[in-house]
Amino acid sequence: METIGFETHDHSSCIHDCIAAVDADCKARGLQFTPVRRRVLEILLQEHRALGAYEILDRLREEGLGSQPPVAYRALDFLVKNRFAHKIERLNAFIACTNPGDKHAPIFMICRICNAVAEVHTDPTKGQLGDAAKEAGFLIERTVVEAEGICPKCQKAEAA
Amino acid sequence: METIGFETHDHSSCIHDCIAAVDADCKARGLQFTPVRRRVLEILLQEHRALGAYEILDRLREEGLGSQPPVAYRALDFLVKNRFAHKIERLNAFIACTNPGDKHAPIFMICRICNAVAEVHTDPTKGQLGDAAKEAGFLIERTVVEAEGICPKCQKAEAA
DNA sequence: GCGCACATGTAATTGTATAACATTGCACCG
DNA sequence: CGGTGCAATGTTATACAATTACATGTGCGC
Repeated sequence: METIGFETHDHSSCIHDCIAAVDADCKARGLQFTPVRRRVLEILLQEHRALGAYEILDRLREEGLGSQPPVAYRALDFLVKNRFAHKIERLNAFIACTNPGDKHAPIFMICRICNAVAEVHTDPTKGQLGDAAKEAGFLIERTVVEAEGICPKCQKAEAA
Repeated sequence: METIGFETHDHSSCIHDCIAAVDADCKARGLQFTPVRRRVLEILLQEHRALGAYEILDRLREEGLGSQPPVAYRALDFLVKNRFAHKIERLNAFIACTNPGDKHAPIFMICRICNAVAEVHTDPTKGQLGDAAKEAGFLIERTVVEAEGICPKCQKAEAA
């Protein structure tokens, strides 16, 4: 279990590395990492926060990469389906995955003040959710786990 | 930890009991349990499934209780804020709480076939989410935990 | 070249949610 | 009684989110 989202880090390298990793993963799995899909992922990585589909669409439009909602949604669907990005249901927004391609059940911590989002990886079958499902005879296929609250940085800012 | 949603039960009494409990709770806490708010909760209890805001609004309209979106959203906000109902983020829909007024962090199991929703109560500070938050220094104020999959009933139906 | 699978372009529509402002009803106070 | 403040409602319009449907392009194997 490791947190990434609330700390500063070398951004340009993290973008570059991530794109490279996704590129390799797509090649390995026979997926097409097309310009629109690549650009959307780059936008998500650059912002490093949850973006609404229409925010992304606005950027694509500026760059002449497509202007209608389906363009953005199709790219996002691709990224989400292949675990290169995630949807934050609480915000109806999308964010780049911090560990692309890896099979994982992510959980998110969302700061309600600065909107930063931290992603943590866990085992979904363990814990209370897994226990409850087992008891109820429920077959889990997908999980959404999101915590809303205040990140360390904003806690300090509030105290001051 | 107890599951309620996937079993049959006496519905008319569960509706009545729940309304009575909420009524009492509102009185105790100085909240106004107005006709619209009461009716919305009744509708949610009757259906015993997750309803979209506009489904609820349609019913209200039929009954002359208001026809514009804010009417439904305001009532739902009241119910959710006071823990008499919950929002299922995954479905953009709302459902009556099975244990109104109780301070709890609900988790939901959503059947993708029949759309039944089961609510389970847990301790949010424990488990993997609590651990991750503690490690990151994140202050949790609210949690969204939703599992999507297949309920016991639909598993049997599929096997047949 | 033809057919196929996949990605894209585009228009229109449906669904979800909120902003903004006017109005009502009621409790409280002078 | 009249005024003030507050919470709830009524209403219009609009913003934001997502999908349907259909046309077009593009690369690839046969």
